[in-house]
Amino acid sequence: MTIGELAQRTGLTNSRIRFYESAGLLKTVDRRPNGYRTYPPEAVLVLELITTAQKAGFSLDEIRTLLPSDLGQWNHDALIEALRRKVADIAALQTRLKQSKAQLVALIRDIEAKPDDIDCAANARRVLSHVLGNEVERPTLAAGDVKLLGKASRRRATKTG
Amino acid sequence: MTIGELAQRTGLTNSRIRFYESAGLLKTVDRRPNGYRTYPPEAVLVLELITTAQKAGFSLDEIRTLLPSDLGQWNHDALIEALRRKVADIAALQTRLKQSKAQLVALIRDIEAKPDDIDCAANARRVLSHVLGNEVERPTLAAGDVKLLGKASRRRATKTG
DNA sequence: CATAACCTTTGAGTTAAGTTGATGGTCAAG
DNA sequence: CTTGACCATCAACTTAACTCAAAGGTTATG
Repeated sequence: MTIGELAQRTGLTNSRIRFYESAGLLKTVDRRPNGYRTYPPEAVLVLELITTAQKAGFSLDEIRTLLPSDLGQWNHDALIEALRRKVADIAALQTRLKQSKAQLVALIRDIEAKPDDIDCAANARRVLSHVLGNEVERPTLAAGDVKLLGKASRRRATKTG
Repeated sequence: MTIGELAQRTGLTNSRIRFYESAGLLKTVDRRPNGYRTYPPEAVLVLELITTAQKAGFSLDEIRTLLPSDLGQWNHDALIEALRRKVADIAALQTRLKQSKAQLVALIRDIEAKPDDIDCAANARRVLSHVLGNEVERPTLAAGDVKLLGKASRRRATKTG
């Protein structure tokens, strides 16, 4: 199978497949005399596994250490442990998200609960003191784990050309 | 207040404060005759607001559009709407995380439920067919939203120097 | 006046997971 | 023998939120 055929069967791009190879994720890549890459049928499975693992939250780095060279020869214990760790990671993130969401909901309520007898600026100060007041040890989203939120203002060129 | 003093009071670095200014997040920056930046006391509040919003999942881009030049003059409606959108974003992510976690847990169970009468390679094929079999329209973590997981093999130099 | 401790700007580096472009080889059809 | 569709490599670009280094000005102190 050429790289173009493999790309079509997996729905990936040629460049992505080459990138995975350069990242050490594809080991079963031979060359024809003319230099073209040629793949065995299992390459489709391997690529599907990779994308599935990515969707589950694994980085390419993690996938590389877990993927065996032979699809029938998994490192059973390492795999199970990695899966358990990933589940724990997700659970931790769920906890943080829950707290962040609760804080935001509370903030919305606080803003909307403006007493009738104060003006906007005074309400702003009141809310502000609540927001910045409880900056104690309340674990919110950890810096670096937050990249997933905020899809606002994604000005990605529509690329009609 | 000099930039160094502001940095100490907020716990940020000088470079980060300059970076926020260049990103359009700090508008109240004057200069002394020698060229040094000088800040009013409210700058502390503004920086605290920025870091708090970041922890809640807002990007600097979003924060910039929401932060008023005057801390008493918020765009009430835009703010409320942004907060609601962020809550919705978090909820959507929670849904995806829940499904991803459930899939991983199911996979762990599946691997461990190896029938006694088949060998490892056969079990691998069996599990593999389950993993890759249900690649239908089950919404897992969306590509791009997954960066938060996978803190494995973070080889960050300890930087003792 | 030398030194340290500040401050300034500018440009480049960091991470992850690729994409895009330049430049050129290979191959089948007409 | 030329056109078009493939394939190859390599370097550079992308995003976000910074950090770091280089090169130099300012200020207080001995």
